Amino acid sequence: MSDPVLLLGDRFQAALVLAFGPEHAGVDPAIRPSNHADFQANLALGLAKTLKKSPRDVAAAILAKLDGTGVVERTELAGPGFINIWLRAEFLSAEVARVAAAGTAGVEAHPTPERIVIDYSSPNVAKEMHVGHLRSSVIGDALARVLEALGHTVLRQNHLGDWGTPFGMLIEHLLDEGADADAHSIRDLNAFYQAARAKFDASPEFAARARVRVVSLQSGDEATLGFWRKLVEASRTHFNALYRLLGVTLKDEDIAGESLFNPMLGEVVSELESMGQCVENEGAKCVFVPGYVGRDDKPLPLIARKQDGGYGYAATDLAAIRYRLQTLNATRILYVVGAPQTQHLAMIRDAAIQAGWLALPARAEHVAFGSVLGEDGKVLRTRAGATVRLIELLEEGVERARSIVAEKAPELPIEQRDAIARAVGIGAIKYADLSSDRVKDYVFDWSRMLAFDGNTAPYLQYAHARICSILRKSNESVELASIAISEPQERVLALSLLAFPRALADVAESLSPHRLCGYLYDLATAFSAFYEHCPVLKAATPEVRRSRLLLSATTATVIARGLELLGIEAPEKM
RNA sequence: GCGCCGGUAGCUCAGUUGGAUAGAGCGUUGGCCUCCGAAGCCAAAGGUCGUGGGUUCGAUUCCCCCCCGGCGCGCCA
Repeated sequence: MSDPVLLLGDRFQAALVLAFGPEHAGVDPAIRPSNHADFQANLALGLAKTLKKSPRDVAAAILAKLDGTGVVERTELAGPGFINIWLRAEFLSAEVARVAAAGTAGVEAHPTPERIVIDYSSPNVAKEMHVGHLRSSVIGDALARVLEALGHTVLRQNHLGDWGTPFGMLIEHLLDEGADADAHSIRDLNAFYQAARAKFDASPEFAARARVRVVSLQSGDEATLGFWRKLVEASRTHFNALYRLLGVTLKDEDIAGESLFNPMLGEVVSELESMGQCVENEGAKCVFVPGYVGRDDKPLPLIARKQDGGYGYAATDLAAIRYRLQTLNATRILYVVGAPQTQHLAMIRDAAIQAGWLALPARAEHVAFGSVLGEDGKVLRTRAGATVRLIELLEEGVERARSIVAEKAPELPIEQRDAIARAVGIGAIKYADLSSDRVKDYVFDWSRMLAFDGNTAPYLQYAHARICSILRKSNESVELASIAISEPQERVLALSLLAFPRALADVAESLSPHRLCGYLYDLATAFSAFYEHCPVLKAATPEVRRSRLLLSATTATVIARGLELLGIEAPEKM
């Protein structure tokens, strides 16, 4: 247990029970980092009323029973009833040394691991990925990495848009043109998609054929399926290249697109019908969930089966949630999907509860996120008004980073500069996306995300590279060194290092990667202050030098590990 | 009309789940390289936490009414 908050929590709970009886065993000791001390315990203020004593008396009684052996240097009763806590320097030293020796940055596996499905990225076949797919891919991947690091079993599900109406018009258009899908790069298919779309909107005759083609696709017509497979294959190559460049861990085996659920749709609908949960309404088969009304004040349905006999996304999503619960045995399902789909996903979740598929302790959560905006405050688009292609965005990021690296580190060989440019450029884009509260929109701004000041990837990468430089120069193995905390900057750094597991737990609970970003920024800032005030290589004694080297090495480990969990590289030079 | 999400320094954003004097970066002003990477550090100035109520020892945080902005609301996904 390297986290002082947990250890102090145990000690204070024990003291509380000794002071006021076992009925208080479950009370949150409310240990918080403090501006006035290392930590503060706020439990006395909340207990005062139920105990019918003044908060200060409660705090004093708890302090009288507190066993701080080996951990607490001193305590202080302050203000209306706050308990300020200072930790023993020896305790901090030993805990940091343990973190350093364990090589896991202090993170321990969760006592009750879960099977967590994460639905993320989900691009559309036969369309290029655009900036809209960035957030789902990057946020979902960070959550997958963090939850895995905490010991959970993560089942990545890339819910590809590889089925449905668009394929009718795409295949029909391909047949019209006599084109061979093999000959087209994905970029051509992108243009192809737009042409098909235009035709679909302009020609009722074409639209009718497209709808018929959808039906033959859904009914398994071999010729139709042949074209479909070519489209899927070409798209998958494109997606994989982007995932590799972007550093997203999705693999082919994580693909669980809409087509996977096609064979289940009829069965899902008839199961819902037999339970009386799906009823005929205006020619469609509908699931009604209480609490949802439309514009006209009438109950809002999920359309499980359309008037024309086809199935829409509601049917697919119902089949998917059932599959994830009953076949994948998920205990937790995370949908990393944009905020506009909040109502739809809530209806899917409630319908699954209503059908008895989803029951506690299993749960389904929408990890909603806002839009990427341009400088005009509107959804990011190119100057021509088109959606921004993700590949172009990433390449521009790498290019901008490349010129900065060429300026700052001209002495490095070109191959190494290229690798650094990728790490910095891609890292900056991902970090900008991850570091703000995901439910909010954010403005895409190159100069801010590539800055070396503030809460950015380059700042963290720089802090890491600078430590690596010190370690290279030290020419000394410090694995077994002991740590001595004497300067205030060393204490702040040690406390920050020990907070890493807490930061990860926080991300897992809030499903907000930006909490990890905030933590890493604090850590890097703490290291910078330490670096300025505490000479490492030129420390006064060999013992202090070794201690500070180990503190530095541990910081580098935690920063690199934290960035890795965000899906961002940490170069040793930059 | 109903619903969801936002509103914190000039700008861009945090705020550890109700705690003490609301914090960063940019920008502005002023300092720090004969010294481990200055892509860095230190400091100053800058706030009616959208408005008004409520809950209580205590509210940026929880509840309610408004104001402003974004998004969603039957066979697209």
